[in-house]
Amino acid sequence: MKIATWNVNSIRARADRVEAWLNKSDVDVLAIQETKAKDDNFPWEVFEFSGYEVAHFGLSQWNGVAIASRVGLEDVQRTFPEQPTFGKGNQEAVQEARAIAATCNGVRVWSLYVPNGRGLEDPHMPYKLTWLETLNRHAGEWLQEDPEAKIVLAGDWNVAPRDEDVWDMQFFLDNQMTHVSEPERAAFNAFLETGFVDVLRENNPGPGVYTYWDYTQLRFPKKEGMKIDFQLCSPALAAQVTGAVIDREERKGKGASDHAPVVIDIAL
DNA sequence: ATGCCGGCAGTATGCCGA
Repeated sequence: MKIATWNVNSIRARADRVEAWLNKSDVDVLAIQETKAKDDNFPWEVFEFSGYEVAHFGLSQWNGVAIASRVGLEDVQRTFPEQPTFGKGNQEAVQEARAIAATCNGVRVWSLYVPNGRGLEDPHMPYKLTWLETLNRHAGEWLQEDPEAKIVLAGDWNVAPRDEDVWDMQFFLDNQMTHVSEPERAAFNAFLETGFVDVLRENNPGPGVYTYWDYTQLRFPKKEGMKIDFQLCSPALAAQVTGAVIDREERKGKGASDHAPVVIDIAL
């Protein structure tokens, strides 16, 4: 069984590429982030024609997450319990479309789009940290309830957990950039302390192993990227994982997303 | 051994991304 996660940076702009990738990648489940669509302009036919069921959660042109599966799609859940809200200025705070779950062939799959943070002193940063802390608390409860649960927390984590996960740590420090700060890394590492396993790092260690490359500054051809997309697996699921790869071919060419798909193999 | 920012809303340009 293959499970993929991919921040597509607009499902409408990327519909042809997503369809082509589904048809060649042979994945059973695809967790998608940043669909940038509402249900009424989501390209359902892309998945139907390819033989996948799909569940989508999108509230506006921002965020948006989905799960496509050809091995069942049960108990779809939008948002996690107590998922923190965000509202800018006078706008009403809402639970954004950043988390959706479904059970696919016995695996509880979460497609997660962690808040960006925007800046070290931006109000979006405490939102990001609280969002991760709350998710981790509940994920820990899920493991307590069933230590044998097969759960994957897949998505765009917007955290580079180690210095080797960015092409030049000094550049990030000099520019006071997000994704590499201690609080962000602590919020990510807390999931590992809870018991989840970073199967991408285990199977695909760095340095120089990235999942995201900025569109600007020739970042991709210069191999200047970031490792920020992960699939964190519960212990029972991690024990069955036999591999994890980043499909950097998909980052090439005109019309690519700025993220590459991350695919894990499970002996199921 | 890849190519010099992209998508969306709404119709000019600001927001958002990381």
